[in-house]
Amino acid sequence: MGRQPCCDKVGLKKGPWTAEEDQKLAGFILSHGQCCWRAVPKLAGLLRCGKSCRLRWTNYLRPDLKRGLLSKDEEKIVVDLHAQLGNRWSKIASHLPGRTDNEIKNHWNTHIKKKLRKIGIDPLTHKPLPDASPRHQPEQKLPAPEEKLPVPEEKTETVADQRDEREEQIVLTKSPGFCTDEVPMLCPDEIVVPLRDPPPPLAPPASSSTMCMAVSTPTTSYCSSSASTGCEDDTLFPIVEWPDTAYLMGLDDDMIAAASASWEDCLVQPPLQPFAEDTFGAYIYQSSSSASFDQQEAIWNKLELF
DNA sequence: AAGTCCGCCAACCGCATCTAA
DNA sequence: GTTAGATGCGGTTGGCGGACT
Repeated sequence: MGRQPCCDKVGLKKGPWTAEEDQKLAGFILSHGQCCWRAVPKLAGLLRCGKSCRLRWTNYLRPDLKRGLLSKDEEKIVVDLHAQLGNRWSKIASHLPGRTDNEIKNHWNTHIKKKLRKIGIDPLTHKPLPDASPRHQPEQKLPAPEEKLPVPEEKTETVADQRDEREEQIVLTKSPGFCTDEVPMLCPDEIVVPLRDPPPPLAPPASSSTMCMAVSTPTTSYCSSSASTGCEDDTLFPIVEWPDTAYLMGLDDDMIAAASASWEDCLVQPPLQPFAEDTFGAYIYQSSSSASFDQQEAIWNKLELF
């Protein structure tokens, strides 16, 4: 009926890859390209299943992978996209060339979640934590909201249920991007060069026309190669789209209008110029835009301590 | 110096979706 | 239309190394 089994599971090797296996796999993929993964281990002379080979290539051997920790700009993009997409790591990774979903997922779980909690932001809902007390929270081993505690229905709906409806809009307003496994093989010298003078952002969707704050991050490299990614143009996506996030935060129109006004009037200004100095600057600002002035000030004070 | 704890990350597992037969 | 394997994705885990006692 269906296809033939992808591989004989008996006798297949598991666990860490050896340098020899890496060499075989990389050599095969580089000379033959990515074909059907079930055939790769056999053709490359590996005692691994195709799934394992795909993962190894995708997460470690791909020549266009970046190494090292995520930059501040990349962290900021991850946080912003996570607020809109939730745990859709592959979607998030598609906006960060050279980064894998696994890498971003690990970085989120080990670094970003802690940072957000430290400054009193719930990493699940991207809203201020109830009784957020950044001076005490890092020491308390509180269960992660998304891990131990039952998530209130309202919160779940905010991020998870609305994301499907809004995802199309997000895609339209962000870089066309690509998924990690859709990445065509590139030589290192073909990797995108960071843009320094970004063009104006795309127009926001009709539903979020109240205000659009597009913040460019000149030090971040973006998907800009239409030849290799299928992008139609070289447009940078706006990192912070205030209205979209406001909707996701569950704000109604009046609140959004009020917050829009406070955006301009607020004395606690986001660090628009030196964004690279603090990844969470814009994020904190947008997250606190529905809060009172005192709350906003408190959050910025926390940020300074952070 | 030895033992323990803890954080990080590569890799596995299992589910969902896609697609060939 | 149905079935079952392939593929993609997100959650989880185990091992390693550094920090701490």
